[in-house]
Amino acid sequence: MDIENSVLNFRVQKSNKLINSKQEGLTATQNKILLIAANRYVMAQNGELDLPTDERGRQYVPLFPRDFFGGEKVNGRALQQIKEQLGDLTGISVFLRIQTEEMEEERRIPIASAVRGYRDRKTKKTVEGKEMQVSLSPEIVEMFIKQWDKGNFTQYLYEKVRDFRVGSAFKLYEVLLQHLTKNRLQHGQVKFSVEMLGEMLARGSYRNKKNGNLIYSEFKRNVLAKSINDINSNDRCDLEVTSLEEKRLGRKVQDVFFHVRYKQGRHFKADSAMKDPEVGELSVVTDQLVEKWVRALVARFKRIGRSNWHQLVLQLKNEYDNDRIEKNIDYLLCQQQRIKNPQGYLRTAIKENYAESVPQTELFAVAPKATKAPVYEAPKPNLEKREWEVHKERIAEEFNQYWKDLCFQYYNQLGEDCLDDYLEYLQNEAPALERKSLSSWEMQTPSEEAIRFFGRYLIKNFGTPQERLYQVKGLKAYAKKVYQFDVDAF
DNA sequence: CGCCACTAACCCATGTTACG
DNA sequence: CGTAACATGGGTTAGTGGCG
Repeated sequence: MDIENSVLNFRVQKSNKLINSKQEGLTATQNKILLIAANRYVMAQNGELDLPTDERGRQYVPLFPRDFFGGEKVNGRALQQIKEQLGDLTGISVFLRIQTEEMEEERRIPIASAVRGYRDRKTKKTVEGKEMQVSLSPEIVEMFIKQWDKGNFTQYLYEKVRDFRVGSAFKLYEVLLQHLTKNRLQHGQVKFSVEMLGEMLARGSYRNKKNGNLIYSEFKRNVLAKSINDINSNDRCDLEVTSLEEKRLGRKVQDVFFHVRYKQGRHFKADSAMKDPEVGELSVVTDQLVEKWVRALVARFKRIGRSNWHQLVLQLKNEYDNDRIEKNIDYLLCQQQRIKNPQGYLRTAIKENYAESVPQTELFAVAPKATKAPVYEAPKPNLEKREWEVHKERIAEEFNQYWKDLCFQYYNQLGEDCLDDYLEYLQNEAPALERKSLSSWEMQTPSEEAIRFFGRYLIKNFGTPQERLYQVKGLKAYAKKVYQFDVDAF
């Protein structure tokens, strides 16, 4: 059977409802779906494929992402033919009817849907022993096509996601998989900013019309909760979201942490590597003290930049003794110039043992001065709000660096105690910034007690996202003091 | 084929709460 | 104490399968 020779007769059923003005003909995606459905049906007629049947014995053509994995190409001529035949019959309920020369009767084939069971109308519960209805909207299929075209589609098996009911579950599963391999923070923990997540899953919906902000509560209720429920309740899906953690900035939910694990007998790569020395280059970390030492070093590395320091430390630990590593880390941290590749630098530094030639007392002597005057050229006084807007981000960045330098300075003065505080903070996952303490901060030289307090405090809060600093009054005070920006007066 | 009941996705109004 | 953000109930629209 040849699809190009009009053997198939497509017809679209119009609903009895009025055609909505939004419907402007079938999209390319819908045509693609039709074509693929037709192709699969032809294959079934040729005996190359078994079509599933519903409870009443009717055959149907299920369309799922696998249809696109298979690489069935869209024939342009056939596509055009379908378009012409469909015309403007873009009814609300679209069914595919296929009439072949061999067939006397028409068959109704739901598009992109499959019947797996039903819900009892009266009780509104799933009938025991039968699965729920499943559908796949064109929009979802379109997403898969786009991902596929980009070539960055995660190569998970169709079998794992075929029973998802909610469209956003596909997306969430996809982004979770992608970020598990790329941007994982800890084992099984994936972090997104709410804004980013909203863009990925809701595409500009659930927005406050006044300010365009994502309405998180609705987003959570309609998208996140349903998607997570979908992912968790489907046995075929091997991933499980064990908890959803909200990180707030004030009242606003700024970031979302997904705690994720595989359901049965599977581990993330890092987990298996930690348990099995033969996997990868990592060694086994069994001793709690060693683990703490590693975490402490990783915590110190965070001031250099984001990278996979944990892995580096584990590797270095195998090759060199702790003292040598620590001294060279100190040496690295005390470098004035900006090091482009801190990891590479550190490797070489430890290998060549740069720190050996430097006396211990001088290791911290070259530490950057926290109160060093900003390099940034100060604008003139009596500035307008517009100029503040222009310079705000840069000043915030500089301000952020200022805090980091302070942290560093206090760390040098206070030593390991601060680090313990910081580690404790990391472990307890302290909530949002304590605004009161920061807002009461003034640009004054603190007393020794204050230094001690602030050292702990700063280090405790070290590593918080930069966005938070935009919110605190410390930035305003800093801007006012250094650049004569009286932000409050604007 | 027409009607019904249901659902996903989205949207709106109102109430609640924490922050500044 | 005003406001912004969250929480919640409920409605709309397009799309879905069941049924006769």
